[in-house]
Amino acid sequence: MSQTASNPVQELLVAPRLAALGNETRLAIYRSLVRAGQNGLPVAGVQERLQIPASTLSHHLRRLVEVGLVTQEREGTTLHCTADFQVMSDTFALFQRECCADVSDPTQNPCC
Amino acid sequence: MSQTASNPVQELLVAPRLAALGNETRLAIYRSLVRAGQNGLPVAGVQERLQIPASTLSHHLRRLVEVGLVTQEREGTTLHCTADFQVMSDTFALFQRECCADVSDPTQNPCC
DNA sequence: TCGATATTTCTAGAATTTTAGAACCAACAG
DNA sequence: CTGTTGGTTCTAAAATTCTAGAAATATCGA
Repeated sequence: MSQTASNPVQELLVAPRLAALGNETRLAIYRSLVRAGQNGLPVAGVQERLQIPASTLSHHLRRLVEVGLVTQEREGTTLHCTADFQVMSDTFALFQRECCADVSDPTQNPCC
Repeated sequence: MSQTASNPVQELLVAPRLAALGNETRLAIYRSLVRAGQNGLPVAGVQERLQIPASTLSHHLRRLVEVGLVTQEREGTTLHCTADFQVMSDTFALFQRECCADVSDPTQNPCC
């Protein structure tokens, strides 16, 4: 069940989520999962595409899962990874929401 | 002049920008600027709000400026900082664009 | 049970980041 | 020119992150 963007738990996760995607390797991992869509990819599929050592990949995947950007589901021996795109959209929406929040004169904020 | 989101220069900056906002302190700085709207804030204004030592603040601001998330303009002795909200929107748009890009069967990508 | 495949955990070195005091510089008012 | 205000650069210590080999674990087929 996905929480709403105004949920304090989500607020708490904004920086960790951005940090998770702020690493080139993890960004590449996340992107390959985003590109793969709802079906996602098994860990081995990501490894094949990106040629990352298994332990490094596992480490990065864990961070993505920890912050909720990726979900994993075991199917027998293979672990299926899927990017939760909604989570990222919600995170971005937090910024949108508070744009110009401190501007008293509404004629002074043409951006939002 | 802002570049389009498909510009390779922008692509190159995605991870650094997300990383820049992935730090709690920098995220707080950026947010206070976003809230301040087009007018932005002088460095001292940010410091007053967030109570960060000047050298630490200066260091973080530089990183935000380096990746294009914040612009600075000197007005006499004070340095005015403004969040470039468009840059962040463009960065986020890059994700949106490539969602499900690798999915061949269009019935398999209900997310985009 | 044995072996193969898929993935994680342990470990540790290298690199980077974060933090902030202290010294420094630049612009301006007097 | 002198002092003050606004900000940066220098420096360095502490913390964190990144990377990947090696060993370990788990599932399944034969």
